[in-house]
Amino acid sequence: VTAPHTGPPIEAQDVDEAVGALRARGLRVSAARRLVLEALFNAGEPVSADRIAGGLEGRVPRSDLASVYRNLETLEELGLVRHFHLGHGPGMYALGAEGDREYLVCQSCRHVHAAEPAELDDVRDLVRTRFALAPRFSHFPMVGLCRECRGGLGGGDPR
Amino acid sequence: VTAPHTGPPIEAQDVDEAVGALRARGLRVSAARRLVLEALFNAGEPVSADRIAGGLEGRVPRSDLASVYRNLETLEELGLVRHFHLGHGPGMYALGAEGDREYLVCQSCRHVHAAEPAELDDVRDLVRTRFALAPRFSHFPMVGLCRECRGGLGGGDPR
DNA sequence: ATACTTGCAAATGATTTGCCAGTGT
DNA sequence: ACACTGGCAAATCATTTGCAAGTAT
Repeated sequence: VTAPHTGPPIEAQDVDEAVGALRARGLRVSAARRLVLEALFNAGEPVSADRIAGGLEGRVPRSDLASVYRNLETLEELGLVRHFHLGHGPGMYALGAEGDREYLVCQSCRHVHAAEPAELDDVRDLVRTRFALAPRFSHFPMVGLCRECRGGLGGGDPR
Repeated sequence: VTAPHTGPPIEAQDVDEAVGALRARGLRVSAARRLVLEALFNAGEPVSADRIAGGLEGRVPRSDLASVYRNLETLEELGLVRHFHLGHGPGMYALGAEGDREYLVCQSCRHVHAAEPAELDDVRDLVRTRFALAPRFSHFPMVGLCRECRGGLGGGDPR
């Protein structure tokens, strides 16, 4: 376990750049490590550790699930990766630093909206003044019903 | 698995009243079932299935964990019990119907604030108009930092 | 050379399920 | 009586950990 990331966010544009950040931190660049990065760049959207280990349905070579988890943790400490929790189900991993984005999820259709933190500032203000709590939706997203799913009465997983 | 609860919420004041609701639904009143209710009334706050099965540190007799889960599910379908998820960690169960309360949790000190849904209506309105999502904090609470924990820089689990 | 990593197996924690014996009604 | 329940073991899912063997620097 490496020291947690502090300082300016790392905005890697490609695998090589991310690999550079690894080197700069004195971390080794192994095949397994590079694969996790390749998968995340390749996915372009949040994915589970399991899907990364599975090779994204053939788009990248498959790797060991335990190593994927270990490497995701390492990359997260480095500030290259963030993850959040989509209700029940596995954690979702994406490129970027913790707090880069906040998420809003529909409990019925599972659609995920990624928002800039600034977009939520007045929601945060409202909640903070009323409940003395400054909410963050980056690790545990806001859950609700989107317009479409609200439409009919039929909708969705009530959990 | 019984039919899901519809209609007016059941507001049981004690175990006997809750037991009555079971009978009214044609469900059997077993010792294990009564124990779960006894534990929930006794706890007075949200508790995990594990703690119920453990007998709340001796306050009620202990029972089988699998049965506790099954009975909590039954009682939830009946509308007597609700549960929500506190970040990582086990689900928390309490008396009342789903949606009765919404929760706000501090990610650092884990303090839980239970709010009346109406208190959150304008937060909901704000989010709904901006993001086309009507949020619900009854099953997946709002997570953030409370005033005390926000104070220092030291604070808490960044997950 | 050697400390950092991997891969595989086994452990963990929360929750669920199969199954058969037990029991409410 | 008989369908509904309980208890216990075993299964599942997501994630973590132990450890010997492999490898990046």
